[in-house]
Amino acid sequence: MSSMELSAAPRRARPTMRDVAALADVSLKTVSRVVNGVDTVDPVLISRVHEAAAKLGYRPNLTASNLRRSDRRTSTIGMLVEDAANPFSAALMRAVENVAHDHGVLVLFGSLDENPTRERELAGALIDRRVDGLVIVPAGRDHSYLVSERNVGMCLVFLDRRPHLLDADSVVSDNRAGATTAVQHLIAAGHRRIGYLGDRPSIATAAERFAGYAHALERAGIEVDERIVRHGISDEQSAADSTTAMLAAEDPPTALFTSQNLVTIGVSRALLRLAAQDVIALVGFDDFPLADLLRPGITVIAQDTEQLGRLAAELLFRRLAGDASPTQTHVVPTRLIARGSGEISGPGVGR
Amino acid sequence: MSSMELSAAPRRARPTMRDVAALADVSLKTVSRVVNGVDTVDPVLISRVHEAAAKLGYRPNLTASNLRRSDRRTSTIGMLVEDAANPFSAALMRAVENVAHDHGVLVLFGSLDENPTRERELAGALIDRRVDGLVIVPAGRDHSYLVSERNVGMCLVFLDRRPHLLDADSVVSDNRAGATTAVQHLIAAGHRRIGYLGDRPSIATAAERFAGYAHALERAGIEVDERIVRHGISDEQSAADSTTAMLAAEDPPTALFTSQNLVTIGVSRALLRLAAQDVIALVGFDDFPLADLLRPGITVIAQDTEQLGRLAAELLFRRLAGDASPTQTHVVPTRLIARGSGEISGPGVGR
DNA sequence: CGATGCTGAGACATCGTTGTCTCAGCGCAT
DNA sequence: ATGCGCTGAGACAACGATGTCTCAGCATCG
Repeated sequence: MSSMELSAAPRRARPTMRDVAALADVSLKTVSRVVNGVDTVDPVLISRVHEAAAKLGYRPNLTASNLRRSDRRTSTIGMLVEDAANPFSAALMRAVENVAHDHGVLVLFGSLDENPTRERELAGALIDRRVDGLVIVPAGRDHSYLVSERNVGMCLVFLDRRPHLLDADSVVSDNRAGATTAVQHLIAAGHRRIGYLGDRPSIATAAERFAGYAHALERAGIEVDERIVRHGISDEQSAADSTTAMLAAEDPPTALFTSQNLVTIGVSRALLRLAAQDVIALVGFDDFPLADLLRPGITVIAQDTEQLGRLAAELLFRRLAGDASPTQTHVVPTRLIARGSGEISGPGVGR
Repeated sequence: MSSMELSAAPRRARPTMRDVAALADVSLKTVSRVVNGVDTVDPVLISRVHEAAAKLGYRPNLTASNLRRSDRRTSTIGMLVEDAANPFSAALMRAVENVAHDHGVLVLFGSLDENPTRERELAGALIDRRVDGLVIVPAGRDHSYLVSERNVGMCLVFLDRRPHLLDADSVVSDNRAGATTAVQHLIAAGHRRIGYLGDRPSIATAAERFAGYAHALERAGIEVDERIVRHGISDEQSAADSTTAMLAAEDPPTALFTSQNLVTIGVSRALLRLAAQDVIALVGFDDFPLADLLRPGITVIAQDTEQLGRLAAELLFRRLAGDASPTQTHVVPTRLIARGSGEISGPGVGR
């Protein structure tokens, strides 16, 4: 009546080891020993403690134990991805979670939306919660803000994109080689005017994939024509719009290479709308669900997300276990999956 | 030499407030005040503290502060989903993350894979880390294990599926009505033999969707025929196999209703393989990316994942802010999206 | 039989931080 | 000049748990 009481029920406080000790009539330390499975405790006391804990609904406080414990581990790691709702990010998260789960570790996550400021903020938020380690799919290109963390022992693994201005482990796809394979595949089908649609080149993976595109053209003696190259495409809508515009312009491409799954989907959508899906060849970087169910099926350069995530997590846990060998970079190969869209013949073939 | 040294560099320990205080030549408490933005501190001392903190690379330890603080908040919530890699779960996670981010809160996640044991274990693991609250897409049908947690003030919101044997908030889709709408849509197109493929009925949402299916049939005077009903389907492969078998059997259905996105995709795959995609009508529960790009497009009952996740998170944060009103259940309506597959006419229509 | 060793359990300090209390030092009114 | 109130900063204890130390109690052995 006098003060605002938030809950009607006289909400009990959460029981602590002290409460368990009092109920079991043993010392605090004995409860600690029982909870931690130390085997030098009288079986009679063990069962008294277990009974008391069960009766009170006692749950240990890991944050408190972490504070005092010598290993100073929270059994929690952090993971920063581009967007948890994106299938590529989601697959990486699940792969990392699986490895973490095997180690009894939970994963804190955050989505960066390609925002370097958000990367710094969320990395800081994770560090403040004293995660044991960090798996980062970075948004920015300056990771020097993590140097002091590395120096005090924070384990860091970069995933999908390499670190910049920081020496740290990383696990990445072979973006350049994958893109080269994709474009060579189109050239082999008889294409010589191959358009490119991709993200801003400030995103390292996009830059590498464009480099692979340019490299394949160069090896075939084809010059890169800026009129059929579009950077800065990162969503379906802009991909679809650019496709429509590019195909309507003079001297349009007969084939397209896209640097990322959302872009590939946007391009597919535009080709369908233009009824050009059986005329314009398409190879996309990143596999995506249902790519095989479209007509034609979409030919892609698949990244092994399961392996990328698993390798990153395994590397992190090796570091946590004390592996102090020099910084490593794992490069995971990509794989071309031919489904139809990339096998549409170029002009002059089969005529 | 005598002992195994894990790192060559003389790894410094992480600086604490004590170190900052020593360097700034102020008391520990003053550093605490500065870090927490208490405004009764001499500006000169404030800048001395900030300089010292920056020089040492000091980061506050939220787990320690949480221990001592009176509000006892970790600024972390837990979220348990079916599978972080599943697009439905991933969309929910992102929606919850967005709301949490606005509150300066991070999200710990775990995938349950429909395993009730894993649900209990991971819920316990989250509680041991003293998350402020929990958003659960449950796998099990007995949540009494959370009663004692509720009693000590843990905020719980169930998402997509209601709690059982526990009084707690929930946010769910209107599964029964959505399924009824789907089946009525097929009946309106002239179908009377409509098959059902869905998850085990022990999963509440699957049971509700089957109930909606049965309800729509009943209202149209059609009896449920167990020969064209398959429960226990939860992956693409079994969905595809069941479809093939069901259509090969005597008196096959002319239309199918599927209870979940993976099942819908599996059925689509089978229909394409049988070249029956323009003959057998299909409406699926759950929207999924690219459903509009298939030919025909897949007609679905779309759940508003963004709203489901957002409402759950907002409810959780209202509870955390002190809202002690009675337990709430939000029912989010579903929406039929006609794309072609659900509009294929039944026998006798248009002849 | 007393000294010794060992086992198991409690006392105590501590992890990094914040809530509470105290008090020095100042300005101001009397 | 003295006492008062006020402001700002430090001392101290505490959050929930664990590492270390100590020691009671018992068995063993010379």
